[in-house]
Amino acid sequence: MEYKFRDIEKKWQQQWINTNAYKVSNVSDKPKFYVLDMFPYPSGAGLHVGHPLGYIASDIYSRFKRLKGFNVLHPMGYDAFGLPAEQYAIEHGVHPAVSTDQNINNFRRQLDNIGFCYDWDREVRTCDPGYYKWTQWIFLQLFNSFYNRKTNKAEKIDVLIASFEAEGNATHPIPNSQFPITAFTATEWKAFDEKTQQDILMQYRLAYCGYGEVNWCEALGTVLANDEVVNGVSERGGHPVVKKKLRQWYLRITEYADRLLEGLERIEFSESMKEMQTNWIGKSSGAEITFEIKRPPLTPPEGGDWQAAEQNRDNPTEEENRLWQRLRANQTGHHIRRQHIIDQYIVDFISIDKKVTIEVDGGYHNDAEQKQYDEVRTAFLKELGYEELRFTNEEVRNNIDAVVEAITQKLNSKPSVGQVSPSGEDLEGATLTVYTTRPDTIFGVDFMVIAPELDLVDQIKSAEQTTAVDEYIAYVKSRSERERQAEKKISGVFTGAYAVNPFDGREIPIWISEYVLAGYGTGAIMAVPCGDDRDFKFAQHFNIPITNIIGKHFNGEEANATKDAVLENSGFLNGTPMREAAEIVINKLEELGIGTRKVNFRMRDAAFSRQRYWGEPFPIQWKGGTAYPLSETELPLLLPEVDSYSPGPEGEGPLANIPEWVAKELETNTMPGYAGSSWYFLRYMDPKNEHAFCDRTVSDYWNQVDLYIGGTEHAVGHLLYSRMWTKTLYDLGHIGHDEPFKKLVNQGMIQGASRFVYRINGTNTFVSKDLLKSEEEYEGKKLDKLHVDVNFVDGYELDVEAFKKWRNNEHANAEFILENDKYICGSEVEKMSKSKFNTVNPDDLVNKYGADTFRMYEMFLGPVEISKPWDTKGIEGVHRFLKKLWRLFYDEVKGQVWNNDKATDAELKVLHKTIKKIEDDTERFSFNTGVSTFMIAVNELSDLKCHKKEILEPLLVLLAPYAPHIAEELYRRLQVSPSGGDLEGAFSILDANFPKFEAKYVTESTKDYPVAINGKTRTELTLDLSITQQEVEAIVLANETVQKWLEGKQPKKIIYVKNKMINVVI
RNA sequence: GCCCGGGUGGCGGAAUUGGUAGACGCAGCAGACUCAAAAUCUGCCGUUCGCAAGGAUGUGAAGGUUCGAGUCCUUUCCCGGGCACCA
Repeated sequence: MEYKFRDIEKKWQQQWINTNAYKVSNVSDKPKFYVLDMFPYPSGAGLHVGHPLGYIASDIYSRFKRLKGFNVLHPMGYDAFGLPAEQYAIEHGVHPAVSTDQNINNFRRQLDNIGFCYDWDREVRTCDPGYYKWTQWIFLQLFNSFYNRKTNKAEKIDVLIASFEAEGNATHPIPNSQFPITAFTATEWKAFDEKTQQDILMQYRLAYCGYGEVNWCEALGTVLANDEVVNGVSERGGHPVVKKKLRQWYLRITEYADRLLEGLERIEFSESMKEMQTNWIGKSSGAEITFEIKRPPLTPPEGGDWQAAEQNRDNPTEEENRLWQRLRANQTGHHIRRQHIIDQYIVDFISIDKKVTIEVDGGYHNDAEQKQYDEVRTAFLKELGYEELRFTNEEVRNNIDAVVEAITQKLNSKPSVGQVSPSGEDLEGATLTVYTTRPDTIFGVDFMVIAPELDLVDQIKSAEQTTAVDEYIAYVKSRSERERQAEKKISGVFTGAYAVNPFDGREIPIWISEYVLAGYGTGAIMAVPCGDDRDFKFAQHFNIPITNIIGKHFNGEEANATKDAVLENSGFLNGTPMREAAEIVINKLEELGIGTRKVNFRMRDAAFSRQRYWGEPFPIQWKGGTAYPLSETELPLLLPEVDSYSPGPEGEGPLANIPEWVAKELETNTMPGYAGSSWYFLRYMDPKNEHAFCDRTVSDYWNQVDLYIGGTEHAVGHLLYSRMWTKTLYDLGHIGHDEPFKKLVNQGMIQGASRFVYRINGTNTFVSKDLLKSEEEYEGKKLDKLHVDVNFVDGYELDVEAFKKWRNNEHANAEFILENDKYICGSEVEKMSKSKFNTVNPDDLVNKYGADTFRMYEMFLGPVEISKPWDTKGIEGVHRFLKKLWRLFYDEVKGQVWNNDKATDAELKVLHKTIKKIEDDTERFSFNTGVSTFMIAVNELSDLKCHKKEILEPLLVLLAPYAPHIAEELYRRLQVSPSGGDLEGAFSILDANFPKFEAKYVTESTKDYPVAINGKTRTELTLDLSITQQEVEAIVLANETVQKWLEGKQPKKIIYVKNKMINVVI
C-alpha cells in the first residue's frame, strides 16, 4: 500500500469543508489565540512559492495552538484596492472590480491547494462596500476628532468646540504654528463666520485637509511614487516629472508620536523592528533658533526715479490692505504673500507657486516716469517667468469680489511650479529659523544650509547669486527626495545672504543644498563643520573656513560629533562642558526671545489621499470650500462607475470627471491603500456585522492579534498606521486595547534562483556555461546572457527540447555547444519575478508532490525570518521523508505493518526527545529545525524497526500542524484498522491533544565529553554526570591522548564544565 | 546617503546561554537489490598533508577579549529590505 497523497489530500480537504472543521466561534470556554497573516494584495500574477511562506508558518502555529487547547482565530482576506488593478484597467479597459475579483478567485484556488485552516466564513475584501462602509465610518471618527494634548488622547471635536465657545483656544493652541490665526477668545470664536470656524477646526482634526507636493507626470497624466521617478523622469516612458501642489488629506499621526514610541515597550516586535519604527518617528530634542538675516542691498534698475517708486510702495494703500484681507491665509486656495522682493523689485502680492504677481495701481502710476519704471519692471518680471495681474484702486474699492474671483481663476488655471512653505505673511525683516539638536555648538556655526525649495531663498538671494541660485533650484526640482538624500556628490550654492549669530554678531553665509529637505524640521540647518561629518565635508568642498570649538577633539581631518569636549572659541561659553552648554544656550535663547526649547519628530503627518480611482471614496462634501462630513446614515458612499481612469482637469482623481459627483461637490480624492489595511484585523472578528465595524464584546474577546506574521517591508508603513488607528479607536472607546499586534514575527523573502543561457551574439548558437571562461565572450565572440525559464532547467541542466519550444518556438532553430552532452546554465540569486523567468508556481509542486510535502519543504528551506533562494531540487528529500513515514505504517508488499506492541525504552526515548524538540521549535517559530527533527525521528524509528501505535500515534499528532493531510489519514487508520471501519467516522486529528513530554524517558546518566587541549578537541571521554572536578582531573590526566599532548608537563589548569566539555590548559 | 537585516561545505541550512563547527536535506561518488529502470537500502562526502595513525587549516576580511569565539567588541567589504503615492 503506497502513499497516495493526491487522493488523501483531496479527500480530507473536502471532509474538512463538509464538517466545518475550521469554523471558529466567538464564544468559547477555551482560551483565545489570534493568529494573523499580513493582508495580501491579490496581484494578477498569482502566487509564487515565496508568498505562502508566512501563511504556512502561521498555519502550523494555528494548528499547534489548537492542539494545545486554544480557540484559534486564523482568518484570511484581501487588501483589494490598489494601483495595479487600476493600471491594468488603464491598459486593458477591464474594470478594476472585475480583474480584482478574478485575481481573488485565482488566489483562493491556489491557497486551497495548500490546505490552510482558515475560517473562510470570515473572509473580508476592502473593496466590498460592506467593508469600506466601515473604513469610511472610521475615517469620519478621525475627521470628527482632535488630539487633546491635555488629556493626551483623541477626543470628539465637539469637546473642542465647547471649549472654544467657553474660553477660546487658550487651552488648546493651534497645532500648526504657521496658521494665520493663532489665538482667539470665546467672543472672537463666536464672531468668526462659519468658514473661518471650519478652517480653524481643520487645524485640529485627526484627519485633515492640507496641501502637499506630488510628483506630477503630465505625459502619463498621473501622480507618481518616488520610486517611479528616476533621474527626474518617469520610470515608465521617461517623461518629465514636475512637483505639483495638490489638496491632500492627512492623518495627524504626529500627535501620536510619543505614544507610538511608548507602545513599543509593551509589544513583542524584534529589536530591529522597534529600532526602525523608533528611527522613523525620529524623536529628538533641541532648540529652534531664529537668526536675523542681513539683507542684500537693493540695486537700482537702469534709469528712472526708482527711489520714488520704492518709497511709494513702502506705504501700502488702503486698497492694498483691503485686498490683502481677502487673499491672506489661503482663502483663494493658494498661498499669497504681499510686499515681496523679486530681485530689486517689490511686488504688491505674489503667488510664488504659480508665478503670478498682482499689482494694485494707485494714482501715482499715471505719471510718465512711473510708467516707464513700471514697463521696465513688467518686462523684467516677465523674463523671470512671472505673469502680472493689474487692478485699479477703483476696481478694488467698488467690486472686490470680482477682483478676488479673477485672481482665483488665474491661479487655478496655472500649473504649480514648486513648493511654498506656509510660512506666514511676508518676511520683511526676514529671519531664518533652524532646528538643532546641538544648541551647545552655536558658536561653531560657520554657515547655514536651507532647503532650495523654500520661498525664503527667492527673497534673500543677492543679485550676483541669482543666476546660480535659480539654476541650482531648477536642478533640485528635477530630483526626487530619495535621489537628493542618496546623492554622494556634494553640491550647493551660496545665496549671497548672511544670517547673524545673535551672540557674537558674526555674519554667517547662507547656502542652499539638496541634502536639506523642506519637510524636515524648519527646512534649514545651522552647520557646524567641526562637529558634523556632512557639514565638514560641505565646508571642505566649498572652502568655507572652519571654527574649532572643541579644541583637541577636532583634528582638522574629520568632524568629531563628541559631546565630551569643553567649549573653546565660544564667547561666553568658553570653558563650559558641552553637556551643560546646551541647557545654558536654550535658556539664553528663550530669555532673548529668539529661540525655544523644542522636541522635534522626523515623522511627518501621513498623507492620506490619492488622485486615483480604485480606492475608498471619502465621505466628504465640499460646500463653498469647506469640507463637511456625510452623516453615518449615508454610508457607504459607493464608488461610482467611471468611463475613464485618467485624472481630472487639475490633476485630481478620476472621480472629478463624473459630472454628478462633482455636482454633489463630493471629494474627488480616494483613500490610499493603507486605509483598509489599518483596521482589517478587527473586522475579521465580526466580519458580517452591519451595525458596527466590530461589536465591542467580540473585540474584547479576541482582543489583540497574538501572533502576526509578515515581511519587514511593512516596518514603518502599515505597522505604524494600524497602530495609530488602533490607538484612536481605543481613545474614542470603540475598542478596549491600544496596540493591535502583541507579537510580530517577520518572514524573509524567498528569492528566485535565476538561470541563464549564453548565446553567441548575432547567432542562434548557445554555449554551455562551463565551456566559458567569462560571461562576456566565447572564443573572441561576444555573448548575450539571457534569462531562461527555471521551470525547464533541472538543477543547472537545461531541457534543450523544452527550451526550443519556449515562447512559441522562439528558439526552435537554436543550436547548442554542449559539455558531456549537457547544456549547463549560469545562475544568479535575484528577486522572484515573472520578468526574470524565475518564478515557481506552488500549484505545480503541490500537483507533483502534494500539499504536505510542499508545506514542509517551504519550512525546511531555512528560518522563516531569513531571506533565502528557492531551489526546487531539494523538495525530493522532504517527499522521501513522508514516504518513509508512511512505510512505518504500511508496506507496499506486506500492507499494514503497524501494531499494538509495547514500546521499548529506546523507542520511547526517540518519541519524547521528538516531543520536546517539536514543542520547543514550534513555539519559537524554528520550523526548519522542526522538520529536521521529524526526519531524525523517522530515521531512528526506521532503524529500530518500530511500527508501534504507542509511538506512532503521538508522533502523528506532533506532525499534524506541519503535514495535516497525511497525519489525518494515518491517525484515523490507527483508530479503525485492523478491525476495519469508517475512516470518516473516526476522530479527527485536528482536535487531538498535543502529546505530553515526560523527562523520565530521556534522562541520561552519562555524557560523552569532548576533551580539549588548549582549546582544541583531541579526544572524547564518557563520564558519569554526577562526577566531581577532582575525579575528572584524575581521569583526564590518566588518559593516553592527554598524556601524549602533555609531554610529561603539568597542566596549568583543567576546566570542567558539567554537561559541556573539558579543557586542559598546558 | 540614512535606518534595519544577512554573509558558515558544491547548494539550502544546523550549532537555542561563549563550550565537539558542518545536524538534517539536496547534489555528487561508490556499492546492494533488479534483465533493466524507478523505488528502496548501505557507505563516503569542508580544504589540505599523509598508505595509515594522525596533523594542519577552516564560519566574508582584518584586528581584539577569553582557558575556549560562527556566537562578544572594534574596523572594514559584499548582498538584501525600507526611506513616506507598490502593497
